[in-house]
Amino acid sequence: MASSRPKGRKAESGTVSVPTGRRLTAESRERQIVEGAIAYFAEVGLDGHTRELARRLGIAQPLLFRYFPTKASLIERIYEEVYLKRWKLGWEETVRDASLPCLERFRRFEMDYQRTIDDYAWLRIFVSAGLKGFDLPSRYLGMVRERIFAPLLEDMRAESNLPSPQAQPLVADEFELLFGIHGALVYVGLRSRVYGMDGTADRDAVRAAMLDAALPGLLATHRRVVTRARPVNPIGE
Amino acid sequence: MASSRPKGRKAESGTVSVPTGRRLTAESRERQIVEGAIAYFAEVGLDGHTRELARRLGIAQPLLFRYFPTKASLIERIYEEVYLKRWKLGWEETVRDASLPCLERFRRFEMDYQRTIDDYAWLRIFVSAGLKGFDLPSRYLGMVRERIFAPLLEDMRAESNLPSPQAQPLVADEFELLFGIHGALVYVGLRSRVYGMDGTADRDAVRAAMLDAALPGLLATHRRVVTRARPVNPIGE
DNA sequence: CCTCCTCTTGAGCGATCGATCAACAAGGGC
DNA sequence: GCCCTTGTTGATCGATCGCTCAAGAGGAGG
Repeated sequence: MASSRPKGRKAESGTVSVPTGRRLTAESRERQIVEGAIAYFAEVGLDGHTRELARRLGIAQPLLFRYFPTKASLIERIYEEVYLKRWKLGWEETVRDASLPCLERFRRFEMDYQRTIDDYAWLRIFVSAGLKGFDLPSRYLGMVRERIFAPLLEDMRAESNLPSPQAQPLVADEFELLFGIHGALVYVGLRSRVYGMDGTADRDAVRAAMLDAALPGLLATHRRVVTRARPVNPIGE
Repeated sequence: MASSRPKGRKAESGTVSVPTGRRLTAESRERQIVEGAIAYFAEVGLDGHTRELARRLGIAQPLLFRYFPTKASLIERIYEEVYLKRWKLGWEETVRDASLPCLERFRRFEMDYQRTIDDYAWLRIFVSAGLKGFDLPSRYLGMVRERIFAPLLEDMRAESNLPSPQAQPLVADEFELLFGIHGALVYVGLRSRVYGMDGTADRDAVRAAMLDAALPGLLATHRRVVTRARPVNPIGE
C-alpha cells in the first residue's frame, strides 16, 4: 500500500534525479501546462486540483505556480486559448457575404461553428464556467448575438423587404429564432460531451439534417415575427 | 474582524442555547436539509461544501451526517427528489393519447416537460452531475427516449402509413428529429439558468413560438427520414 | 574545469475538506 | 418532580486544498 508510485523516483533518500521531469524551455513547458490543464479541467471541471494536474503532467506541483501565479490565472489563460483564440473572424465575414442568400450564410456559419465547439474541452469548460458563475459564457454568447446574429438578421430583413433595423430595431423574438436552431445544434454536442449519451455516431451529419429541416421555413417565420411585432397599419405596402 | 458572526451565540463560554437551531422532528429537519441542499448545490455545483450548506441552514455541520451518512447519499437523495419524483406519468399517457394527432401530443408534452425542467435547481444540478461523470443525465435522457419519443415515433409511423417499428425498427435519425426540437427548447432554459444570459423574459412564450415554427414540417421530414433509411424498392406502394 | 543562470523540486505553511464522537439539551412518559 | 429517548452541538481527526520558499540540478559560456 505504501510504495504505490507507478515508476521511478525511489521512496527514500529523496535526492534522485527524475526521469520524467526533463528540463524544458520555459516556452514549451508553459505550452505543455496549458494543454494539460485544458484536458484536465475539461474532464473534472474547474474545481479540479493543481496537485492532480501536476501529477498527470509528470511534474511537481509548485512548477505550475512558476508559470501561473494563481490557479485563477491559469484558468483565465484557458479561456483565451479555448474560446477567444478559436473565434474565427471568417464567421463574421460569412454572415455578411452579400454573394450568398442569408439562409446559406447561416447554414455555413453553423456547420463550421458547431464543428469548432463540438469539442470535449470547449463544451465542458464552457458549461463548468457557467455553473461557477463566471461571465465567460454570457459574454461569449453575447458576441454570437451581436457579431453573427445581428448582422444576419439585418440582411434577412432586407432579403424579405422588411424595414431595416435602423428604421425598426431588431426584437428579441428574431434573435430567439436563430438561437432556437442554434440551440438544437449545440444540444447534439451537449448530449454527447456533457450528458455522456453514447448515441449519434456522426453528429456532423445529424446537424446537417437538422439544418435541412429547419432552414426552409425560417424566412417565412421571420417575416411573421417581424410583421407581428410591428402593429402599425401597413401604408407603403 | 473577529466577532463577525451575524447574530446570537456569544463568542466565549460556548454553552449557550442557540436561537436559530430550534429542535425539530426528524421528519421536518430532514426535509429542511433536502430542500436547502437542493438550493445550495444548484447554486454552487455538486462540489459544494457541507459546512457552507449547514451554515446556510443555520445548523451545525455534523447534524447533516446524522440524517445522511455521507455527502454522496445526500446527493443521491437530491436526485430522487428533483428528477425521479418530478417525472410525470402523465407525459407517457399524453404521447400515447390516441384521441390527439401526434404533433399535438408532442406539443403538449414538450410544453409541460419544459415548464418542469426550466427550473434553476433542475437544470444546474443536471448539468453539474453530467460534468462529474454521474450517469443520472444519460439515464434520465434514456427514459425520455424510450418512454416518450419511442412510443411517439411509433404512432407517427402509423399516422404517416409507414411500417411499424416491429416491421422496421426505429432508427437513430428519427430520434434525432425529436431531440432536435427538444434541444432547441432546453437551450432556452440553459442560456438563462446555466449561462447566465438575462435575455428572454417570457421563455414559455418563446418555446411555444418555436414549436409553432418547427412542428408543421415535422411529419414530412419524418417520412423522408424513414423512407430514405429503408433502401428497399417500394412494392406495396 | 568552474560559474552562473534558470528550470525544477521536496518540504511545509495555513486553511479547509468530509466525517467522527462524546457531551449537551429539549421534551414526553412515568 | 425525575428519567430516558433523541435531536443537536463543539471539538477534533486525518486528508487535502492553494500556495510559498529555499535548495537541488541541468546546461551554456568562460
